[in-house]
Amino acid sequence: MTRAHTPICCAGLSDTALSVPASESLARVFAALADPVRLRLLSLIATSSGGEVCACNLVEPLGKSQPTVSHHLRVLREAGLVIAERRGTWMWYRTVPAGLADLRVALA
Amino acid sequence: MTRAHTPICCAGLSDTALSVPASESLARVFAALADPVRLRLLSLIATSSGGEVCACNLVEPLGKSQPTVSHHLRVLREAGLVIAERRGTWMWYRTVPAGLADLRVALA
DNA sequence: CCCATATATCGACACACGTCAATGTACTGT
DNA sequence: ACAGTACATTGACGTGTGTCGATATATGGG
Repeated sequence: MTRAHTPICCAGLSDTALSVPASESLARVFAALADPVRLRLLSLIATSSGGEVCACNLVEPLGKSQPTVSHHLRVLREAGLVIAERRGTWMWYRTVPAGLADLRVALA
Repeated sequence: MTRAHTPICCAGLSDTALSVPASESLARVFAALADPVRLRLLSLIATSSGGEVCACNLVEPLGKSQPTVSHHLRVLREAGLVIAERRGTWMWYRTVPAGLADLRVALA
């Protein structure tokens, strides 16, 4: 449609645009980053000395309840941005460099 | 809290983590990308020949109503990812390279 | 075994978000 | 002026999401 009677508009659209499935999976990852608490969480994990943090150290600096922090960590995990490892009673989290790298590529 | 009787946990947190205000503004931009329709919209604009697209060319390929597309374009505009320019009856959209560049930097 | 601690899950609530039909606004040509 | 087109805004609806309290599931110690 559109195809107005004065066709000044209607320029060329490339066919190399993002596919629908690709846009949906990309959007899921960006949605994981679309929350200030999760961004601070990711930042705390990424900048920690040793590259990994115990979850018990993440509750207090965020100022959120323990279930809320656990929920956000789950979202980051399911987005492939962090991974968790049990070590005794504690859960240690570290970032997944490839996850963030894929996003940087998508933004080009 | 936490400071358990067996202090195996509690590693060092860096103080270079993201501030609360910074996380909030960053999250707003990522939220603009956290939608498949907006990602395809941005992709259509970015990959168009000439670097700019008339809004009339964006409604049909997205398969959404005109008000919905207009709404998404507004979100992208307010996030600083695209800018619009009136040219007669039509609105021409193009991406803001610095906006995407800032995100790539934040993901490092 | 039982208890304490660490983390995850559940249920519920308020709020934000994507979508569309209807309407409004801006511009063009006749 | 008028009619038609392009785009934006409004209002409403359903759905998703962040948050917390309460509860469940580990894990380790005595």
